[in-house]
Amino acid sequence: MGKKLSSAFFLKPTLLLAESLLGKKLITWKKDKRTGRSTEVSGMIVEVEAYTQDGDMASHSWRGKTPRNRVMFQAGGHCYVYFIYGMHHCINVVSESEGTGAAVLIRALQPISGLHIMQRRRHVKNPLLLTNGPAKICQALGISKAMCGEHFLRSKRIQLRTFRKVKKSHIVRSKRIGISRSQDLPWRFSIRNNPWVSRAA
DNA sequence: CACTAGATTTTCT
DNA sequence: GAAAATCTAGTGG
Repeated sequence: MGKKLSSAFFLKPTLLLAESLLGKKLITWKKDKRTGRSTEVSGMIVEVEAYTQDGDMASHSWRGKTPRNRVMFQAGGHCYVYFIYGMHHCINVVSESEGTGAAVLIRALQPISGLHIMQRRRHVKNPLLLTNGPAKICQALGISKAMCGEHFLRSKRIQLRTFRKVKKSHIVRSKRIGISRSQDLPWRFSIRNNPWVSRAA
């Protein structure tokens, strides 16, 4: 199952939260309409990126609050989902205290449970290709904008729990992917040699 | 293996 | 009107 995290866990500085999220378990549930039974669909976080408000021109929040990014300004622990490139969703963990405007993008998971549900949703069999990218995660776990604004400790649809302890020496730091501004900040964190990472560090 | 084009629509300028 | 925190299939070596 994994233990519950504390709300204080999410309030730390964004770069620290990013590292701390490695090894945590992201969980959604799929309800079967016939039986009413709920199946857990989950994975361990193996790659993240930090986005802050101050001086980070790649962050959605860098020019202040807008209708889209308002959840980034809520208290740490909220779920920020955005839609991009006309077809993809990405999921973030909001960090720091209310009013700050920072978050951590979840970029890759190592699948734990509900693999066959992920395979059906993704139209892909190879487990290595199910959740090795931010939009793939949302497709595999059924994450949409409907979950934007939920809280990872209180939501019934999406949660974060403890899973594995990741040693500092197993964490790799590198530049963020897919951005055109503030490209040189080394704010991507991943688990060394993990086969589910979206791209080698 | 590396690289590129094309899909598609929200969001903010 | 342009850009966007991406993905996939396709090409060529």
